[in-house]
Amino acid sequence: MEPPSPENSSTNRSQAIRELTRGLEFATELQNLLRKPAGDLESETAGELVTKIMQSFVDTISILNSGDNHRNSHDPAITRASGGDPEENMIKDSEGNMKNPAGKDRRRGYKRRRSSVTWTKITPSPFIDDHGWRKYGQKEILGAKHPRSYFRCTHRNDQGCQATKQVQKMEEDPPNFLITYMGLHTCKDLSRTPQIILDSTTTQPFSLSFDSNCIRKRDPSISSSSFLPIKQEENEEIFKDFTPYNSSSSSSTSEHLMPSDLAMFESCGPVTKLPVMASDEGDVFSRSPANSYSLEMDIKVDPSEFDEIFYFGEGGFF
DNA sequence: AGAATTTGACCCTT
DNA sequence: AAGGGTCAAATTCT
Repeated sequence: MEPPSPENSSTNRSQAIRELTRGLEFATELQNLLRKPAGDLESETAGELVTKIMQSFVDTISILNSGDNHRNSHDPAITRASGGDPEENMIKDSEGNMKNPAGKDRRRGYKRRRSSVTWTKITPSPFIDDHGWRKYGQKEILGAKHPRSYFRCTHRNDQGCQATKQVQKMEEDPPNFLITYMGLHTCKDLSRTPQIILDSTTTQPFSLSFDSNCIRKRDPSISSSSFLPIKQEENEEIFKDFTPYNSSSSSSTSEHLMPSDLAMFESCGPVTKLPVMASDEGDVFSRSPANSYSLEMDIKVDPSEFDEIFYFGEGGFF
């Protein structure tokens, strides 16, 4: 056996991700085929199996990518700001002065993740989805009229969930928001009331979404509920132009609240394309546009009730 | 008091 | 170097 060189390891990993992604696509196609005989219990069982397969793929991809992040953490070039002599963590400004604000050791372990999976959607109601989010930043974006808000999963600390999302207000009237989800939820929100969607057969016997979150959500051991309390931090802040602390005096958000069944689609909408996988190599999933073809699904959603648009891929909107 | 948000600085990517 | 994403202290809310 050859000792795996870093390059080989990286290549193998890329290939693994590529193959897994293909497998996910195939499983998805199969799932679509299995859906055709509606009401067939056997096919539903098979469908559940396919869902599990897909979940397995998604998890593996996620693991591979997170593993890469972990590996990066050992890269001296990346971790130069962590550990070691505190003096080394200081940065010299243009005048050669040490910068280390208030003597505080910030940016320990700073790393910008290249999320493994990203997808975007446009929605007038950017609140409610199947996870709790905590805002961790806001930034003015060049050319954008409104600041962009950054959210991460509330289970980042306790479960290490790396999912994040960005919310960018695009239009004022009518209000439209571009939401970019990045990374897969690895958390299991136990605080959520487990609910079984008894009437799911009337619409979707099983998940058709390529959204990994949705796939996970179909796991009955976790929860398929979208009825969790809407985090105030998010829903109100969106409609307050990202100023949640002033929200208590207003009731304007309530008129935008969606019914919980639509909330399902808020987090698990009519996905029409595979999420574009990205890696830190950047080219892993860009091999061929034909491979990211749309695997259309016959989502039974009344268009009049659903006015959100999903885009998959990175930075493909602007 | 604990949790969530704000905000400016830091640092990565292009 | 600019723009954008993340960190973390300070601030605010519950």
